[in-house]
Amino acid sequence: MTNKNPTLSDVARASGVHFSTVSRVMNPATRQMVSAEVAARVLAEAARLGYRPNRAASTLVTRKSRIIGVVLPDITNAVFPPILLGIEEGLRKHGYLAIVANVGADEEEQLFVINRLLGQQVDGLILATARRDDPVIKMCIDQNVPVVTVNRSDETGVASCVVSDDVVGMRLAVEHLLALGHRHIAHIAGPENLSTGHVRRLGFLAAIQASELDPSQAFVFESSGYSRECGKAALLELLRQSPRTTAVVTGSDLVALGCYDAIRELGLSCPEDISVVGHNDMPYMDMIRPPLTTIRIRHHGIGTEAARLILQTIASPDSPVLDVRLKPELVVRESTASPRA
DNA sequence: ACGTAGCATGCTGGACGCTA
DNA sequence: TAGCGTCCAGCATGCTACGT
Repeated sequence: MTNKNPTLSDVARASGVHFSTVSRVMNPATRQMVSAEVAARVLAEAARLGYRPNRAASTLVTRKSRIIGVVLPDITNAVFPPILLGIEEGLRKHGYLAIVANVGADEEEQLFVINRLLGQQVDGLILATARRDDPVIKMCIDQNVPVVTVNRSDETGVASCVVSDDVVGMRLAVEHLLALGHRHIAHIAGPENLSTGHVRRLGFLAAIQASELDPSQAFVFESSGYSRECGKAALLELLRQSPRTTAVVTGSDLVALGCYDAIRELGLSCPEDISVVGHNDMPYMDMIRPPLTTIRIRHHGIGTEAARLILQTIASPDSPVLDVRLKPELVVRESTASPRA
């Protein structure tokens, strides 16, 4: 066979030692079992031959690949890159690598991708695709696959999750609008089958109830998704049903961008006619016109925390299921202002 | 034409033996 | 006793050889 990658045995032959010795040298944890002189010789030969340990082979034996599968629902959504950065940073510190797969909301597709990842012997999964009662997560738990959900949670409590504290986030948004003098505030909620959609809706209603506002003045409209198109359609319909609305709190920045589209189409302006609050603080939300007031989620921190949790779950499979909620913050820019007198 | 057994792959990790 | 070699089981899977 030509162009065959050098193996442990090739390095052993070139170094004049047994392949077990090479194996010990290549593993930093066992290198001290070999004299410094031999270790240096083996490392030099390995480098000369361009030897790379065959991870597929070592995974066969150790049943550990040191690879974590990360499943995203929409890689084009700018929320996910910073989360991914945090995950990769957290994993790499411990010698782990992430394989990223993008799947839609389709359950069959998710199952296909997850089974492929498990077939690759990933040591665990970080899922950003979770629904509130997610059969895919249940399947993983039933098969003893370490799982952590990120950004969204499965509410059955079978898997640890790392999310932003959406109740706090919505309270910050509503209090900001109340302080500006808004009395007709609406919420464009995300899909109810996602924890972000559900919890942000509850957070919005709780914040309204905690205020002196008459709850009947608050209006909730469910958007069919977290896209710009959905946001535009939602605000157009919302204003048709609730024309007195002067401020809208959205479930995501993309939905807020769709609101900008709707406002423009109606010949209105933001924030003079309608104030808009986003959610997530995706990159470049300060660059758009008007710069978006939003709830900043600690994406990178969510990622590093998810990495920490999955490694902890792998190391101690019986460790308790954790629900980690990171505190968001309000970022006031120019898409919110006092309502017209 | 089948079914079955054995082997090869590349590596780890442990038990044990040998040598200086 | 340190430093190494030897041997073996085990892992998933495809391939080959053999027997029925």
